[in-house]
Amino acid sequence: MPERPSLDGLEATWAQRWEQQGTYSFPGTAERAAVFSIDTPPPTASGSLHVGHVFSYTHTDIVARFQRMRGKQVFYPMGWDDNGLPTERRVQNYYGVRCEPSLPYDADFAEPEPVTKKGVKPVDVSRRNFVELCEKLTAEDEKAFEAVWRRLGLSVDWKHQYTTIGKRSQRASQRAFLRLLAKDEAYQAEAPTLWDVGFRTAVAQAELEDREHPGAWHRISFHAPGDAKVFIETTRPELLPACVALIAHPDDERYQPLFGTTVRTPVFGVEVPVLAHPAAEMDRGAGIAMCCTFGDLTDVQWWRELSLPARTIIGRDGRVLADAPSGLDSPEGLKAYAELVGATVHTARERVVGLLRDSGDLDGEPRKIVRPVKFFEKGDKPLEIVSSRQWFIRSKSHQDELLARGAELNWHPAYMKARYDDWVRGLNGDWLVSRQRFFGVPFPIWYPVDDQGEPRHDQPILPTEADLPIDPSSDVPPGYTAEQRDQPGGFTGDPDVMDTWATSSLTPQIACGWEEDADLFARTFPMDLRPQGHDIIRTWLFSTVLRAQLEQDTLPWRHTTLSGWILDPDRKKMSKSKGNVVTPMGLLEEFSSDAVRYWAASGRPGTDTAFDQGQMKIGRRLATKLLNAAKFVLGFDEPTAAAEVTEPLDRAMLAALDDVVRQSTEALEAFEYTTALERTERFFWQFCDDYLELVKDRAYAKDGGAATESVRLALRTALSTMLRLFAPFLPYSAEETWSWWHEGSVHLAEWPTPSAGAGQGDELMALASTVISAVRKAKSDSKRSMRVPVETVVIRGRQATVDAIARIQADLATAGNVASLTLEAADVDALDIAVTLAEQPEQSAQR
RNA sequence: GGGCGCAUAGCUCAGCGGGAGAGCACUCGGUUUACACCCGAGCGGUCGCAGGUUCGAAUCCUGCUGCGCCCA
Repeated sequence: MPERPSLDGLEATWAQRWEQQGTYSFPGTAERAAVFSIDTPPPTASGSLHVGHVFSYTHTDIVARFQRMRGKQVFYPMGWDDNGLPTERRVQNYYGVRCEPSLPYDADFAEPEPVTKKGVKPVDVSRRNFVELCEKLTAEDEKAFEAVWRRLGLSVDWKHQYTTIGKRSQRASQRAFLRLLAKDEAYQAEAPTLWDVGFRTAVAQAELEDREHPGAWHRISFHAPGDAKVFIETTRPELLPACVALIAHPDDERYQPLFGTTVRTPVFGVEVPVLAHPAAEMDRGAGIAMCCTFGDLTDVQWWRELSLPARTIIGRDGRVLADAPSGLDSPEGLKAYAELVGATVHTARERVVGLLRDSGDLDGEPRKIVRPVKFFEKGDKPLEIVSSRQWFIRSKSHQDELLARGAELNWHPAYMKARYDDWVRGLNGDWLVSRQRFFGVPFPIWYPVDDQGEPRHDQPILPTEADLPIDPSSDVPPGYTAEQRDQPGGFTGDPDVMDTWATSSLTPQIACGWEEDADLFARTFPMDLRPQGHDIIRTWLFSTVLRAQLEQDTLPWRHTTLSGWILDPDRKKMSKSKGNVVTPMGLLEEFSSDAVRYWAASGRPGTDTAFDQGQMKIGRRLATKLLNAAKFVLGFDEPTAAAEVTEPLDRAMLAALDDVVRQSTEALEAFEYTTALERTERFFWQFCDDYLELVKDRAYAKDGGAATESVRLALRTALSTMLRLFAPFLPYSAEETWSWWHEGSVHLAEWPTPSAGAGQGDELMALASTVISAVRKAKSDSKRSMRVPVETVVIRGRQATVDAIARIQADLATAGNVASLTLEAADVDALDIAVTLAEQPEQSAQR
């Protein structure tokens, strides 16, 4: 036991010892029911750790430590999400490179120096070189993350790690995909797809967001037979050459005569039908819309439901295609189209408006508006809709099952379930899982190439599960040779990779060793807990439920906890761009891990929490206080084996602590760690301020006999209990103090249980506090030391109250330095305490 | 436009049908042998607004306002 206990240095000492002693290693011997398994969110390796991570991961660790002490074998793995776009972007920016899939692999490629200045032209590298850079950089990032987690004191079993791009994840993703394919739960289709022209990839419904975007209504005339004009209004005049129909609501009186007729598009001179469809909004624009290939999802709906032709003009690069679409074949039309070829959407719009103006078909000037437009959440240009071949996983047809699973899951807090339900009910199609990117899990598929050199997508060649993972761009399918790649009569690999979520939706399966470690899987799956942010309910939580439903026909976990966000002091969501320079490691060093964890523990599930260094200071104070209180308690001689807790105040204190144990346990079982900490903390502080002061003299007594034995035993009993109650929250200071008088780790000690038959302790403890407070107030009011002698204390109260106080009279008198403490029974409502201090104010002079 | 959450002392928050509370901050005081990273005391609030239910509402219901988020 150190002379002056300190928090400094505890992290280094204990983190190392926990690792050496395997304190948190998962034994893997218990049956499923005696295991608590956690589906830890794999942090995005390419991002930086911020205080929000520290916050939410601490919450999970508190639960993990509690469950471990309750006797569960805790399966607490850690994953790293290094798969996908964020890593690609980081690698591009960090090294100043760009992936060019057409380049051959360069085996001698040297790792580029990190880019320090902006505006340097990126260097093209082959796909394989690019992937190698991704792997290298993420490995470094992951090491830095792990160092922070270890210092924070996460009780992760570091033997169980995975990465979402690693071999195990690739195998699981590909195996699960092949099985879905076999069950027809996965399919490919050539279909209109939301497309980000910046990233040049398809995006899924879950990755969309609406942004207010400026645009303008353009009123344009179409030409009906004779000289009649039909006016439509559109925000996307550049799609005029892609127009395939005009559409109005079937009930719209204004357009009844036109239904079934055709009109001619201005400038481009294409005959298009006027049709009726209920999705047309009568009160929007002119009430009649031009349907194009494709301006928005309504256009897609019309195209599909009305069997319209497709006139594609926008390519995957977001520019107007070189070839005019079928149906646009008049000389004037082709001439106009030629002026648009190669133009971006933005430029094409200006040119079409110019053409319309010249032809007199633009009615009035465009009217500027701002309206919601769909964006890829990571993109900066409005999404286009292009037709392409993509892979989908069926989800729309499983809506009812998914809602039932949502109802089966325990949500913390419960109201977060509404977001899941909203999302599942609002699904508008199947899950698009293919991405036209590079750093991801490839689809394990090849296609035969026919004699014309065209891939036969309808005859995919599949690997066997035993061969997984495979990369169809380098591996050769059975029965072919490498020379036949991309040759007529040969084969070609599917060029796409899976969306990141298609892999991370399998984290329970990956972590639990699905199809790779049957023993582990049986002991850990389905898991107990999925902690995650509420912002990714529609992505991660939803997709994980879907995958477990389709593969295992079960929920992937029993509970989910949704953590809130960290708000900066201005109540805004905290972000790097706000220039906040606090790094998690810096905080841990400044305040200590326990202190930062204390702050984190103040954030309840689902509740946004302010970043508050004040709370960290309080946490630091609490942890320091714990060290000092323990040193004090352990400074007294050990009670003899025969010692019993006999004194009323000691018994009351332990009884009150029993209540705290009860409440804390109940709260932690319900994932309400904040309540648990608050109860324990409140008790601990009262224990220090009142109980310790009341019993000090009795504990110090040289030949105090049974009364001294009683308090010494009570002190140690209480300390033992409190250390264990604090252990999940303040693992370092709890472990340090535990080590002063115990073998083994407090984190493997048994969670306290209330002692049987204990009476009500709160009442007597409260009475003791009331009396001692009155004495202190008298001293404070007369600005005297707490040490000053008190001549008399006269307490008047109801008989039962007075009787209770009588039982602790001696402790009260000693602690207050009271010469005469008398009790009077009286018929009064409130306790009346009269305190008379000794005369001589300058008592201290005698020392 | 639909939905969810929040609104309590200067700040951060607890309380969620019968006393308006904690910590921080602030003020005053204290060399008490665990702790000055300490101890004691005090100041401080029409519990967002308006109705309703109830013997009784910060707490339940309705509406409104403001903030945040989710979905269209």
